[in-house]
Amino acid sequence: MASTANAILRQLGDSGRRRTSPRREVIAAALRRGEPFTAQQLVGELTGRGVGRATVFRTLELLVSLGALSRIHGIEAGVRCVRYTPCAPSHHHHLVCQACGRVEELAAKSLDQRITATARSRGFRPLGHTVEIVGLCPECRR
Amino acid sequence: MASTANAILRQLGDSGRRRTSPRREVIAAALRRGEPFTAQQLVGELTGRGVGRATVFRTLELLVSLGALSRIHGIEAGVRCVRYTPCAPSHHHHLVCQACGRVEELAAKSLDQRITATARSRGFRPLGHTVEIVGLCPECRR
DNA sequence: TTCAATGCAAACCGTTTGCATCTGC
DNA sequence: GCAGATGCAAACGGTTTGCATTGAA
Repeated sequence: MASTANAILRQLGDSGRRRTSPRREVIAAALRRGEPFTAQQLVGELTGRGVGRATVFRTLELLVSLGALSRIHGIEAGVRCVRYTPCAPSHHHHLVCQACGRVEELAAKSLDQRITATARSRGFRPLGHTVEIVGLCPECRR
Repeated sequence: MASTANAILRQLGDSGRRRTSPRREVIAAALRRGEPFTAQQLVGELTGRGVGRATVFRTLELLVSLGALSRIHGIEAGVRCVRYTPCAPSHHHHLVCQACGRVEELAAKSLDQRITATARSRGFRPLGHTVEIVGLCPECRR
């Protein structure tokens, strides 16, 4: 469940950041992609529109820190292992297909409960968590 | 699950590769470490012993292709990294303290089972997974 | 008016490659 | 003897940083 561009822009303002046009470009481009994307896919798309490489990286990091995007660490044929996907701030579970790169979001209350319970049993106060499952999706299993 | 140096050397010979002394060094250094290590930890250790950087990387890749090592794609304190481990990819989950940055490793069989079961129920064939719990460690809670 | 944010380019860092030399088989 | 393996250094590719400039508030 991804936020809208407006919601993210509002969040930017609320946290004292500026709503600049390069940031609007990055946010729009990120939301426009349904699937997980790499930083340089956005760089490739946005340098043509006058947005600098560094700005893309800086904005992506900002959006991750705001919870508007999630970083996905995956294994692909090459050594590529970081991608980004728009997703709701509190929803951080992903099923990543190793073959086609598709990412499915996953909600599992019982899993959440077990995770927080496990953290507590080790004396930690859990504040958030990420679960990333890498495997083969139904289509790629064959 | 980890092979011995001799078994790996035998495998090398069996697959038509040469049992050179740099390779012995890499194998020994890899097995000497109990936990997952990065390529450049080995580079750092072995360049002092006359083994070239490239050789370390080439040998690590060779060992992965032989199945003697596994590559682990993970996140350490927010920085992505590739590590190697002599055994099958271990389910090393992390408890990360938001305040002091400390990372504690965590093994939880029941959690693993729950995760693979969840993936299967969605039609995925799970191959590996990562759990990262961010929170406050016992000391920083106070 | 001010300073956060930007674009540019150079730096960075882990990894890979080209190549002349070396060495196990 | 001869491919296969090595060490070196330079190349690589994605990401980060330094810095002067721009523009949102």
